[in-house]
Amino acid sequence: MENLNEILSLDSKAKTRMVKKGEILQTEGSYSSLAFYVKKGLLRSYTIDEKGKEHIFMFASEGWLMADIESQEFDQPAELFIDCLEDSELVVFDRSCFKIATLTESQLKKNAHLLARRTAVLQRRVIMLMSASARKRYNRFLETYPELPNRVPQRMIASYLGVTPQALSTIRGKIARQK
Amino acid sequence: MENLNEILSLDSKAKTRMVKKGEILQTEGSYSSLAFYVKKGLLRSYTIDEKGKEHIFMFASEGWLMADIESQEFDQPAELFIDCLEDSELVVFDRSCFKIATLTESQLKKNAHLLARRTAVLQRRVIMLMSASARKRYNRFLETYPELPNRVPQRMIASYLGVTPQALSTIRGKIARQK
DNA sequence: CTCATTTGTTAATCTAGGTGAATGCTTTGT
DNA sequence: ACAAAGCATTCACCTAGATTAACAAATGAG
Repeated sequence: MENLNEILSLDSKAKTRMVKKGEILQTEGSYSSLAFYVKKGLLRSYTIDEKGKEHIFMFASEGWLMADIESQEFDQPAELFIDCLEDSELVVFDRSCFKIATLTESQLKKNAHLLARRTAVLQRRVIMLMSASARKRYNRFLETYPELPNRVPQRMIASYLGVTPQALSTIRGKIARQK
Repeated sequence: MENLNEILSLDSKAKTRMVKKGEILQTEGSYSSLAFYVKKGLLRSYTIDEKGKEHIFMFASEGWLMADIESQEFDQPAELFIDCLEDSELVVFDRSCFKIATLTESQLKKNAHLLARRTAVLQRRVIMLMSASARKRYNRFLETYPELPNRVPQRMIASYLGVTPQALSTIRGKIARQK
């Protein structure tokens, strides 16, 4: 991951903030969109569909940046909820830090890498969702984020994978029995 | 869409090239990764899974940029095939145009906007794939890209949506009958 | 023009994963 | 310490979409 100093240089006024597990940092529909660099702890972003079901869009652990790029780029109300899965230490940026027009060259370069990396992750995720079974997506998840299963409840991993908790439980049962 | 002059300023040596329908511009595993701005015509990018099935990742019509961001950002072999669905007029860039270290400030800003827009599209796509039925995804597709159904065979729309051509045909049948 | 390939449609199965409900286990709050 | 809430697992169903196959219509190459 990019190091903290690089991130901090995006905004000299950025502040460190401690947040408790369960705290909600952004609500769908709000305009007060911020960005959060995770020094310690764990965040998630998610939507809630018309049936009230949560769909986790991404996790952010140490060294990752959590932000609702879409609403920031287009100055729209937030599409995503963001909340806190562990007591965390965050660096909080104002959305204006990511308004491209206002950035310096060096900030733009850092920003470009952050965006390119995120785009790459999403590219893979779309391909997996279209072409792989739940089981394959779960195995890929374990390879890509080996620490997360110890820190995240299974129902949230299921939500990230796009299946129900019951389906994930069944998949895990089958994998365990095959050994 | 961004206009052509802005795009051209990314690379003064960029060349216009005419390509025929069916021509393959990039093959999975190749290192000769380019980027293509579509002046006229239509491109698609896609993967082929282990069963030989195609999964369309995106379309690019007039005014859009087609590129395999992931392999470019990480200097890896291409993950995607790119080919040509109509006789097209393209502006071809070398991948080095998008190597962040080499760009000027104004180029970086254009690049950042291109990436942010792409990220936003992918964010929506992931959420739709996780939370919406094939029928809802199809309706959303029609709203978002109203011209494409006239230019793209149905089986490719099905592939983009992540369903079989038969399933899409059934969905269309039901929608038509309900009127 | 003509034969062959690609495309779209419909219908009969099959299956991965969803839904709902019951059962223990672990957290959490007071 | 105890009650209450949240969590994972299992099972009996159900359904959206995959698969296979047959056929008609459109497209295309020689």
